[in-house]
Amino acid sequence: MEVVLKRPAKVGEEINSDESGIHIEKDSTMFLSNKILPINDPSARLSSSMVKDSTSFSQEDQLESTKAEMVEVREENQRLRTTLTKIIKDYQSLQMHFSDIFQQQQTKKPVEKILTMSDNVEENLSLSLGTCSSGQKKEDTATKITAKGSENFEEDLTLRLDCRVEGSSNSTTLSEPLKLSPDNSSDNLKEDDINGESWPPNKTILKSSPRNGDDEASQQPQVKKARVSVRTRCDGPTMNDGCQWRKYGQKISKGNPCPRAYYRCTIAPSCPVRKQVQRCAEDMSILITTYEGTHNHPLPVSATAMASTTAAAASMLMSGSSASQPATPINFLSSSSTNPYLPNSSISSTSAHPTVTLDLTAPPTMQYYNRLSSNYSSSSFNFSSSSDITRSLPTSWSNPFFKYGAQAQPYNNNPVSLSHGRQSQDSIYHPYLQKASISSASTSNQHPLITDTIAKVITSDPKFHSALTAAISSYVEARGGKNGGEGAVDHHNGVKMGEHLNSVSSFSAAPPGNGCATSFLNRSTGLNLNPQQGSRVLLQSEMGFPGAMSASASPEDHHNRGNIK
DNA sequence: CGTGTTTGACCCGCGC
DNA sequence: GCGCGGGTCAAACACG
Repeated sequence: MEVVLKRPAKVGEEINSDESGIHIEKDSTMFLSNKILPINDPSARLSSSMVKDSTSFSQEDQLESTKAEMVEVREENQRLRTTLTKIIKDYQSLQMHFSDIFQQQQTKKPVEKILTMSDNVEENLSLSLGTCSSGQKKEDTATKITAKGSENFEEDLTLRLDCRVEGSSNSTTLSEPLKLSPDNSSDNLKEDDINGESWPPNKTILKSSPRNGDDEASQQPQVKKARVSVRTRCDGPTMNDGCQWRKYGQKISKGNPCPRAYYRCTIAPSCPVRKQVQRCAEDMSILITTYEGTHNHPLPVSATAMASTTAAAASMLMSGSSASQPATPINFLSSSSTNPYLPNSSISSTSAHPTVTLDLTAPPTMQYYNRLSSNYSSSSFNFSSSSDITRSLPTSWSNPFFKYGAQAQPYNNNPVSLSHGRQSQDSIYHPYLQKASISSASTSNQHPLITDTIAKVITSDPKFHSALTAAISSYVEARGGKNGGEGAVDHHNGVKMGEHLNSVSSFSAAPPGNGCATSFLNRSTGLNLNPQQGSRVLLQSEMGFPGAMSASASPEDHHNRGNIK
């Protein structure tokens, strides 16, 4: 039996506190329970009909209990804020660190060298970034801890993948622009020329160049298209990278029984980006997705990670940060070298195009994590990879080890993650959600030890639950609690928290059978997260992600309907 | 009926 | 010049 007590607020007394994130109107009444906190909506006014049945406890006891709970909530909220502040600081320091690295790297590489290398590049870089477990399609997972100051987060937490070519007539940003305005279109074209990522591919370039002798392209060395190939373990026909693709062709390529599918980006009619999808002949579970070109339009939130990744990899390739030699390790980030570090990396020279291969099928070594840990030991917010590339990866592509909280507890796959499949680019949360993702939607079947260990850590730490609860509570409250019944969280038993977690862990954009992220969250937290529940709708409307939870509109999800040629 | 996929034909570069 | 293979086009088709 639930015992509730009505306690009219005293005049001039305000139970709520900003810290706790729970607001109670002074003239309202609130029911409290010593068992279950029924404050679904802090501002809700409950019927007083039940009060007459509630006489078991004295008002004083309830008042004390209430105060204690408020203090608890306040403390938890304070802890979260402290953690958030630390996260932001760490992020900024990392950002500065990466910026320095890029500057050092570019300073050491004269433009002439870059152009020469671009002229002759026949490189196929193989980078191993982490793991995408079988049967798991990537989904963007990100975290938003509090809505307060989110606009600042957008600015502060936008990872910069910019890599500028010094000395060039146009200081050219090599990274793929995440936010493009029409004003940038001309610049983007130049950028494409420089990067060799323009589309139509060299066929068109070669054709048009003679006609336009004064073209910038004709004055530049023949630059081969930079391609970024991503190898992932994926059972689906393609991996969901957040972009919208239209299949325009399919071919049987030599030496591979599996047909190669050709897609073009359909977000913008004029978008030159193409991708090829093909299964690995040696291992059918491996899906090889090759991206080519640069988007000339704003990207959906869920697509920016891939765009950033491919652009960063392509820019790295085109800037000649790698040597043209086979099986050469590539350092994407290293504190001890000018090159960043990525494990299990190699270079081969087999592709007709300069191709960066991001191999997400091989797990990074523990030494790699240890190395990162040592590199950023001062940080309590560690990503699995310190490189922009891997950090910008959709979290399901990598295996971030996230150290969360003052205790630096490795809260991998922190469920305080707001996953989003397709999201509007105008979402104010997008950069933060995108870049500050602390959740790994993917767990690797190849890392049972790692993930299980992390899961144990997570589930065994009650502070994690309370922190998560407070975060959600804070967020929901910050959003105004407009939706009655969704605005409160039970800090004690997690009744409501489960619902919110269902929301925040909804991977509705993922095609059926791709609930890898959710499954891991379930596993990690011991909470039952059902991505199919409708609570995600709340997130869609509340988070300002129109379309974020729409069913997978990716044509690739059902592009295998027909016969294979 | 609009949108996306399929698939044969076509184009082009490259090697011989 | 010819054949091969990669890449693209576009009409036909399928689906919602």
